[in-house]
Amino acid sequence: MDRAEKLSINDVARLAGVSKKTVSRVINNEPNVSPKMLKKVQSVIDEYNYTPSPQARALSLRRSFLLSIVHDNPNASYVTEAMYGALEICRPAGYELIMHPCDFSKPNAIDRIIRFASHLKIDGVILLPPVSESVELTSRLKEIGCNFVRLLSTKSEDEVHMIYHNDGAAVNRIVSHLVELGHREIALIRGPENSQAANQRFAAFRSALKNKGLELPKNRVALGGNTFQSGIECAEWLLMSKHRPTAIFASNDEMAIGAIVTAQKMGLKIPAELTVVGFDDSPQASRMWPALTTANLHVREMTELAAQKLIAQCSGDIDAAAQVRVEVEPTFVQRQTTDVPATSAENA
Amino acid sequence: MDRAEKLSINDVARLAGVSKKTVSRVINNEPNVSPKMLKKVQSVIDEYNYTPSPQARALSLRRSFLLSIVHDNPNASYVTEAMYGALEICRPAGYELIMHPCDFSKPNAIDRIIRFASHLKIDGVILLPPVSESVELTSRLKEIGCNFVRLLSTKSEDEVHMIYHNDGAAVNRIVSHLVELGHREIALIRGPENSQAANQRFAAFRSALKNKGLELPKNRVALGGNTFQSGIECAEWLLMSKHRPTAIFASNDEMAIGAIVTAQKMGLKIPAELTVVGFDDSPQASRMWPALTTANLHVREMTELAAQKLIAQCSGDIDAAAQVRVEVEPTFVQRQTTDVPATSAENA
DNA sequence: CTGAAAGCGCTTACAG
DNA sequence: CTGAAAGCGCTTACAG
Repeated sequence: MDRAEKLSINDVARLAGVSKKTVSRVINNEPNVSPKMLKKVQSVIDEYNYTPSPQARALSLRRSFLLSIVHDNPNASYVTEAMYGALEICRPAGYELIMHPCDFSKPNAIDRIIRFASHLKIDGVILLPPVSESVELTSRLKEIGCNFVRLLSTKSEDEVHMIYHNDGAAVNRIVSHLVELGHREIALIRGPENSQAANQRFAAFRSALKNKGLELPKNRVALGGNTFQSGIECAEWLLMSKHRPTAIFASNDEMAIGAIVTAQKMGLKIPAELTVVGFDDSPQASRMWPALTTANLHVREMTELAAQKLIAQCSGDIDAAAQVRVEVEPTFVQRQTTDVPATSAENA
Repeated sequence: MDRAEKLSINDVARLAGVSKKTVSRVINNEPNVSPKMLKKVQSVIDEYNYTPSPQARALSLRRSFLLSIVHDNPNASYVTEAMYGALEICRPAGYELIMHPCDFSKPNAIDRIIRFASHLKIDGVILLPPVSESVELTSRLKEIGCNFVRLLSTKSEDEVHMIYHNDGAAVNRIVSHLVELGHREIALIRGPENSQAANQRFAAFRSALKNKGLELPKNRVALGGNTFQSGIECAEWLLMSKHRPTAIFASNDEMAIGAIVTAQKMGLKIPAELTVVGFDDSPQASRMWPALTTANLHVREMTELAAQKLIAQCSGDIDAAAQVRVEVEPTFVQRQTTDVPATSAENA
């Protein structure tokens, strides 16, 4: 199976008694090979378990068969799910995957990504949010001829280069659930203002409330940074207010969990005295008690689709790339942090 | 900065008016280049931002400058920490990193890893537990001439090829802490029997108790699978017993958190009515309430050391590889899940 | 100290 | 349908 010395195309050609060009044709499933030749070559390939050298192919084809996920995301499970999703598609297709984390807040971040991609002749990159939201990055990638697919939270026209999660439906579902339970005093912990995804969720949440005839006054919106700590601080602010909300929707699980911890420290029972909903369905959401009601983004499925789209691009099949499904709808996951509002004296 | 067409060594040679061999010498910092030549070449390199093609170097050197982390680990934060640690060292040294997750329980798992490494001519791999515990894998890697470093939970003689976390000291620290608080009825949720790391922690825990003059009877040891769910089940079993423990040490955070959730469901207050300690310091440990007392493994630091060791091997410098520090000691992290034992009626 | 030749393992472009 | 030649961008081994 694994000989000490790997064969080259020349060895295979010699052993099969044909030219190396014929071996090349067989490797690449090219037409115009006689059945006889094909059989001779194939049997040598099988016997010695020959696989062509990726480095040599890369050099002559001027491409690497390397794909990359470029991201600046502190969420470990998001990153690993994306990795597993992409790998699922890459490996059978003969591509390898290089994870490329970066600090996107640095001024030369884009230069570094471009240098990475052009130096390694990366065939294509999958961009995870928030990196995916940069128009400058995508235009630079076009300049150097590097294929890409963006994971976004909002639909763009460019179906060749993006997959998006349509948060709207999930946010509606969450709001309906809260309103059906009887909540009217609903607060939001939103994500940072420079994040498109956070802005989308904010907008979707506000309009969903409006459709139910509910307001979202300013003192019911706390600005968080998508972190646990910011969830704590936002919840402190929201729950200190005289007329405190009966339910809090946080734009991601991290902040929702921060809010829960704050409430527990204040002695509030969840969900009896405060309802909390998150967004992401991170591993922790199901590994706490009460378990967090949230929405699952299907990150793995999204990156599988992204990898399919990207590989279609790399094969030069733009039509196929455009036809890979573009939209993934997050799913509402009801657990134990939501209940009917308490009719407590404080709220009277 | 990023021209449409990248220069080749021939272009640089032409522009500098020297032979390509001279350019090659400059790129590789070889001696015996006159200052005059060096300056001419270097200025062209700088002006055009030339970087040599990794694919071409790979082909002629018969190596790839690719390193890999091979793992079968469900813990997302462990995997990403390992990745960030390795990347920190790889990038400045001119190596790229390929994450290679696998299902190590599959019968052909080792074959697949070997095929991956030899096909891509991977220069070296970092093996994460439990993959790192396979002697068959390391001997196969030697056969194909692939460098490796193992992350282990126990010291082996082979300082060139391993980094280990010495759990013993941290386990002692945990036991001392529990005993000082006054606990005598201490239970263990141990990890799976086929894991060396789990067996090590079990042995260290038992001997630490013994040193304190305490027993660890069979009904105080529950066999878990390192998962949240198994933590729940083990805790149910331990806490159902008539004479229930006042403290539980779980062999990892996942199981400790399962135990906490179980206790909370049973209405036990933590830490007032039950003390729980984990091991790992996963992100969740500090993002729950009460926050989990545990031990930090310093995964990132370990993989940084592993990458240093591996790169030294790849450079052929075995002495340097042997000299990279081998041991990392986990740190005790005291948080809020430990307290003096309750003097409750049930335990009378 | 410098460079011309040959080669790494593939491919493309062309001839037959 | 098949193959000989030249080339991808580097390196090693050797000559001067």
